Amino acid sequence: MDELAYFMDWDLEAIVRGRTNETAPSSATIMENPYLNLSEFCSEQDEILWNFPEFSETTKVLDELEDLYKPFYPVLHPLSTQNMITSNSLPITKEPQQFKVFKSSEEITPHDQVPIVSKSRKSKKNKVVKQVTAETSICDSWAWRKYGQKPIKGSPYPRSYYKCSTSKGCLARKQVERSHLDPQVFLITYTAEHSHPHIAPRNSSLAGRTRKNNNSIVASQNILDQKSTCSSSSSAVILSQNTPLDEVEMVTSLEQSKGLAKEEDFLELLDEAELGHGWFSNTELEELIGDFTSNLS
DNA sequence: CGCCTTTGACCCGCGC
DNA sequence: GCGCGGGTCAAAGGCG
Repeated sequence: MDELAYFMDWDLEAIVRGRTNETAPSSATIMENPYLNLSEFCSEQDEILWNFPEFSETTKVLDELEDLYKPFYPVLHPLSTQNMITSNSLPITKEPQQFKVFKSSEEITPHDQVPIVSKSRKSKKNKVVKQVTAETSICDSWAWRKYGQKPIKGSPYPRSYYKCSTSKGCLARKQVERSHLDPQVFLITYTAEHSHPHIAPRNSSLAGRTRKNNNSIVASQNILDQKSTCSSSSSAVILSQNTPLDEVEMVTSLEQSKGLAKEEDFLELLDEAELGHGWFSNTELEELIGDFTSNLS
């Protein structure tokens, strides 16, 4: 069975690429055939809307994941759509609403917990682990190039390895694997940091890029341009699949803590994220969310 | 032509 | 020392 699933050519790459279209697969579709090649869904279109599921839908999934990853989680909030931990993590004292962000500045090693960092040679790099649902996707506004894929023991799904392709010397890495407990959940591990500034896609030329990177960039650009895409009329958060994960977390938090945020307000935050940083640190993210929510109240 | 994915081989750390 | 598992390399082929 495990072998069967692995040989079904399941394609994480499509998810990482983050291509979307208006006929993106629903949760039900994915569940009906969790091993299908997702690249078939993510065709070459620039449409960037995905309808996020109700957050409550992930509760069961995360409960199961909690069992699996309990040794690694100082705290796991079952209602969060994404949970993020970092190596040597420590829970922050002020929790930003519905998701957990852990700082990496201090080490915590409870007697009954295993630190996420192993003793392997690669473990010295900082790691950031996130779990996301298929709908929220695992893409970000960086350009990644897949350089490997390995079957993982105990999991029917392979793990894919990605490098930052923006800069040749950039050591940033990204690993993506699918949870064997629930195919809708993806575990993403970021390793090392980008050695170059994030290039905002807004005005960047697409020349020289392949179709795959083009889509990533175009979609990211659309995040900033399609202000109307941030629906405020439903409980589901609508974002680009290419929205950086930190932005997704930000919106998730805002949605859950303040109801539906004014779209122009958090679009400003998206602009900041895209142009000012490209990648929020946990602290920055926390501060932004705090500032924004306090402004709303 | 340049960049991508795929995939087998290789390297390295760890446990026995 | 050996085998296993995870991570990386690099050649081959595909695509626009």
